[in-house]
Amino acid sequence: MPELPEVETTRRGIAPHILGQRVQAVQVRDPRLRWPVPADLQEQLVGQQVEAVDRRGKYILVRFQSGHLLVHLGMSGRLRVLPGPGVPPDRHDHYDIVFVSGATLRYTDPRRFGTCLWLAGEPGAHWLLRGLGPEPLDAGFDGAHLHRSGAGRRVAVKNLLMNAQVVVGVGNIYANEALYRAGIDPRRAAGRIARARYDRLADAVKAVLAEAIEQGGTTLRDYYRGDGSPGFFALHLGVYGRQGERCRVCGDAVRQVVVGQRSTYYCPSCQR
DNA sequence: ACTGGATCCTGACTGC
DNA sequence: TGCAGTCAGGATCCAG
Repeated sequence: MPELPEVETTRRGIAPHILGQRVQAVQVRDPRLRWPVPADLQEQLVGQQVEAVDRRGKYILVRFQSGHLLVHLGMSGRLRVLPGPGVPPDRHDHYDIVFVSGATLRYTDPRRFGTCLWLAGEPGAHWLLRGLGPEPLDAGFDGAHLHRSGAGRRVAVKNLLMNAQVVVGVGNIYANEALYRAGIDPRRAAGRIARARYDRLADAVKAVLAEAIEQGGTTLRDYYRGDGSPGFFALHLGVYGRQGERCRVCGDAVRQVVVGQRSTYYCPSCQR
């Protein structure tokens, strides 16, 4: 569910409320996520202050003196700060981190595809973070990088974009949107795209992600910001979920196909 | 080394 | 109204 803009919006939403706060208690009601929530999480966190709230791809990293809390929202995860303790948990509210001030960081995840792990030491060395590609909004991500990554490969360019080893944070929605803006057919083999077109694609990825962050992410069903408000980028979507509707550029009907087992949307006239 | 498919789990929606 | 089937924003693992 949440892609980079939704994770970044979440990070920005919670950071001011937990920065500098000291952990009083950790309550894990259901440790069953993608990997079990560590049984000793409370021991690790109690008494420590939040030093930073960072993001790497779709991972949120909460920095403490002795390590990092690594959080991934999976498909249906949500992280928010409750103003005080004692708010009764709902069915899928799997864990709380309660601060001395009373503020409570609460994780909710109906589908339980999310992650909550404790990382002692250098986070970049962790197996989940090692090998990740560049951040799409950093200078290290550009057309040359995409062109290199796709060289000689037959995989559809949309799957290349969604491969976290190539570039992080781009999921199904924004892969569709970036390819639409760049005028590239999502099914086209990654190795058969010219460098100039990859330049355009890299620019489109940066633009679509930056705009989505400005709009607070895309709310389709169950994604909401830390304060409960929806993101408004759905209003700007060019093709995602618009099958049968008119392309805003040429008026042709948007088509839906399956690429890499994921719903894929494109304009047959604008994208080649 | 690449690639596509199966898989984890629950909820919302669709069609009969 | 009920029920079965389908689909979903992610990412790992495995077989070919």
